[in-house]
Amino acid sequence: MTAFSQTRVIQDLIDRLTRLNAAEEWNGPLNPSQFAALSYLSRANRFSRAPSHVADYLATTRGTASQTLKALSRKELIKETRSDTDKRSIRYDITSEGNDILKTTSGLSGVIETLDQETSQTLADSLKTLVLAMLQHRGGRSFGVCKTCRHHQKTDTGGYCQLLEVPLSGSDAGQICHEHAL
Amino acid sequence: MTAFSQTRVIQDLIDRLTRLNAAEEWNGPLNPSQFAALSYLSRANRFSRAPSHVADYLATTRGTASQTLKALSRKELIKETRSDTDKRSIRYDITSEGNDILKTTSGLSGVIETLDQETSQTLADSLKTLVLAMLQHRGGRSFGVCKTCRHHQKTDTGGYCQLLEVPLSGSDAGQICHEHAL
DNA sequence: ACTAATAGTAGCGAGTCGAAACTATTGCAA
DNA sequence: TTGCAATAGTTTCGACTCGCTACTATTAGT
Repeated sequence: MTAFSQTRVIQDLIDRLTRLNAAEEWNGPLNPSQFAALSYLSRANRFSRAPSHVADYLATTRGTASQTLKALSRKELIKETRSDTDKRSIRYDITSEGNDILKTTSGLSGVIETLDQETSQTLADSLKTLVLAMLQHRGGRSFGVCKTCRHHQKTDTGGYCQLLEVPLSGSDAGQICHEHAL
Repeated sequence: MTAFSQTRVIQDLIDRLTRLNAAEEWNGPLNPSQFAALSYLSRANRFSRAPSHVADYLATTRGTASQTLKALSRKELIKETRSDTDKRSIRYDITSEGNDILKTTSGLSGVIETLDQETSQTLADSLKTLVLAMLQHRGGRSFGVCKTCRHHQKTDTGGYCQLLEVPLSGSDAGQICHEHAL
C-alpha cells in the first residue's frame, strides 16, 4: 500500500462516515447544522455563545450562523440575550427543551462505544491531530476548554481567566472558550 | 477519563472534522454533496453508476441523488447514458472535465499525509470499523472493490464476477461495486 | 394478463451555503 | 470632539440539499 492510496482510503472513510452520520442526524428533529450549533452552545462558556463564535466553531460565515441560530430560536431551543455592556453583541443560551434534544444519542455514538479502550484512545489521538492540523491550515482557533488554556489560573474557589480577567466556577472551567490558547 | 466522555470527545472530533472538511470543499467549484457524488462515480464500476447506487452510497434518497446528479450533468461533469437492456435505468459516466476537478487535492488530504505510517494505519483501521458498524446499523451495503468481493474470481485475463456473470478487466476489479459482499 | 416491484423524476417546504449589502454600535485617532 | 474604521449581527440573493410524497415508465412474477 503506497502512502498516496492510504491517504485516499482515509479520505474516503472520513467522507463516508460523514455522510452516514449526517443521514442519521436527519432522522432526528434537527438537521446536522442545527444539531452541531445546539451542541456547541451547550458546551460553550458564557463568553463564547455569540453568533460569531458559533460561525467560527462551525467553520462557516456569520450570515449562515445567524440564520441557523434564528431557526433554533424559532423552535425555542435557544434564547437570545442582549449584552448590557456592548449593545451590538448577543448571547444565545440553551433552553431546557434544547437540552432535552441533546440527550438523544445518535447511531454514531452507539457505534463508537463498541470500540475497545485502546482503539478508542488511538482514534481520539489521531483525530485530534487531524483537527488541529486543519485548524492551523485555515488559521482557526482551537476552542478548547478553559482548564487546558494558558490563560487559566487555578484558584481555591475555582479558576480565574487572566485574559478576560474574570473568576470562573468549576463548571465554567470545563466548558469551551473561543479565546482558548495553548 | 470515563468511557462515556471518551465517546463524546470522539463524536465531537468527528463532527468538527466534518465541518472543517465541508468548509474546505465549499471553497472549490462544487458543494460537498456534488463532490462526494462525483468522487463516487469516478471510482464505481460500470454496474454501479446509477442514481439509486449513488443514493445508497451517499446515504440519501433517490430523489435527492437524482437532483444532485442533474446539477452535475448541467455542469457537464458527468454524462447520462440510458441502458439498452433495461429502459428504466440510467448510468452516469464522468467526463474529462469531471476528472479534472477531482485532481484538485483538498486541505484534508494534505493534512492526512502528514501522519506517520503507523498512526495512518491505525486510523484507517478504526475508521473502517466505524464505517462498517454504521452500515450494519442502518442495513446498508459495504460497497467495496471487486477484488475483495466473495463473488470475484481471478482469471488469467483479469477477473470474473460470479454474481453478475461478466468478465472483469484489471481496472474493473479495482473499482467500487454496489453488489460487493464479504 | 394482471398486478407488484423497481428505476427514475418532479415538486414542495424548510433550511444551508457563501457572498454582498446593510444597520447599529464601539474604538480610536487626529 | 468629531470623524472615520472596525466590529457584531442581520438580511437578501441564487443555487442547492434534504426528506417526502406523488408520479411515470418499465420490468418481473404469478
